[in-house]
Amino acid sequence: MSEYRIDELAHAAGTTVRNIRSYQDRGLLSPPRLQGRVGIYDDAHLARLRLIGQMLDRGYTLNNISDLMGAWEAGRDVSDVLGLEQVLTSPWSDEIPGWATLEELIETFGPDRSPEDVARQLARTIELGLIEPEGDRFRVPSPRLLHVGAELVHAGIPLDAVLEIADEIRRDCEVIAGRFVHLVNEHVLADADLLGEDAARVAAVIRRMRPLVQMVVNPFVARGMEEKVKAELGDKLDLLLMNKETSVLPH
DNA sequence: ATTCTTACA
DNA sequence: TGTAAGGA
Repeated sequence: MSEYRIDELAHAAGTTVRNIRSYQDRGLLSPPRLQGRVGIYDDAHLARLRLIGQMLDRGYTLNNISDLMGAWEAGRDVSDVLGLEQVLTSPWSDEIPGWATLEELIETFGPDRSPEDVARQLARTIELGLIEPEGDRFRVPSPRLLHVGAELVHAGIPLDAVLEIADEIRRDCEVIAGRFVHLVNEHVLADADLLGEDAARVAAVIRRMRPLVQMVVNPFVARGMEEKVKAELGDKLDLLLMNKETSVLPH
């Protein structure tokens, strides 16, 4: 079956007629095709309703869902939306909206370092492109990235190690990005007429690249973390994680 | 009999 | 989110 009246759709999606109309009002669900005065829905509507239901079950509010769907449909990077939320709600966003003073950097990444260490690590951070000196301040191209570094340092990881791994990860990611670009270049761009009708199609593929890459990478990172943690730390950490899970679950 | 809109709780 | 009224 591919066509539904509103009550049939509601039943199939496990929601109510009232909610379907409500989602429609919020722009979460596209309007039905009209046949006379009654709305005719299809499987696309059903799929979206199921998605909405799943997200609601996972604790998203209708506003959350609205934001995410908006970002997705704008072809934007969904993780940017999530990341923005993190940055906005993290203590850092108030203090560093893209600029940092030397004092702030020292305070955040270890006030107790020797001047030599500070100078060396500062140079390294600049070399990595994490900060850019500009006048007597530093521009921070990605506050999120810097914030992650700060968290690692606060977790007890030496700044030198954090900087080194940042460089390694950057290179790893460039490899991954390179693979995808190569893929597109070979299969999409190869015989495309860039000035003709193909242009829009190619542009669409390229716009989807970033979110797609992240969608692919994320599960692999999650799986890799599990495997590597086991391999490197053994069952010591297993016990710890089990205890954590049981104490965190009831939320 | 069902759907739709509007409004209220 | 449920319910009700009024109209198509």
